[in-house]
Amino acid sequence: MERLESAKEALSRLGITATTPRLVIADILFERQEHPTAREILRYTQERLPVVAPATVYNTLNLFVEHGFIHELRLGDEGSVRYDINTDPHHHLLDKESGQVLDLPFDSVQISNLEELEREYSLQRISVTIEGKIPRRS
Amino acid sequence: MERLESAKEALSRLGITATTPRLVIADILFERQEHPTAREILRYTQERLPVVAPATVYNTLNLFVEHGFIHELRLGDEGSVRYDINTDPHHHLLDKESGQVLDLPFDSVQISNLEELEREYSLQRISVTIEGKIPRRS
DNA sequence: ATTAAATTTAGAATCATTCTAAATTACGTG
DNA sequence: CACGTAATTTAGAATGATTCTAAATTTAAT
Repeated sequence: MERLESAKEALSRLGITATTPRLVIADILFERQEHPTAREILRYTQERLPVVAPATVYNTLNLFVEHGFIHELRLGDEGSVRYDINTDPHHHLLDKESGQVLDLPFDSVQISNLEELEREYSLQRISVTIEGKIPRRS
Repeated sequence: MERLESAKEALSRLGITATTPRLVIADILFERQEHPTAREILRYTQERLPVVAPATVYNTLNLFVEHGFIHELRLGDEGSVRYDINTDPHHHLLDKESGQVLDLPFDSVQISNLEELEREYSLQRISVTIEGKIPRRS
């Protein structure tokens, strides 16, 4: 069980100065566990911060990615970049119909038979995207 | 061993009228087994067809995708759409350094442990993207 | 050959994102 | 607490890939 970090702690851990827009954006990322797109994050930020420049949001997201605070994610044949606050190795389940994305624990998918591939290529990262139907929460 | 289809045969199989740009583009797709981006296909087409409108190339690629002749592909955190003439189920090995993409036979990667996921979600498609180093051909 | 429908074309439009330069804010120092 | 400097944010222009539009061209059926 991991302790929930606050936006302020996260920024200080990254060693970047805590400004109002950055705190708001970090907070949104913690709050929304839904792999939001840049566009959505821009919208959420504008709701909380009536005057914020789109450039600030895009710059901040890029900054967060550079510091490894979040990951860029592109799934299936979707055009848009999504951001994932979960930077541990894991996989994704995508419901194309609803657009919902679920994290799958790394170990929920077992990949075997990689020995032969490993002999030919030095493997750096494996990501599995599963498309499926995510049932409505009861 | 599968018989190699010609561009003309492919178009007739799809039931779409064979025009000059379409034949050229289909031919390029067969020739280049390298998962080219739309941009690259546009460039290759312009090399062979001095006057072709970008819109024609984009429209044609979309048409081909709609007819299932090629697949749209987005890998890793790359921004661009790539097109894949191989529509059989398979996976991808991406060399981020060189930008090269290799098809991996579906069976070269064994995925187990899906029973539990299958119980919760109806799984429709699984795609594995492996990042690794593709050595230079000797 | 004629004609109607489909396709292609040039160029404008769109849209997300990045760039630019100026204005504002953060923060260490006196 | 005020100052000065560096970092950050801002508005608005620029970019670049893709789509749209309406006119021109090509295809294919008669």
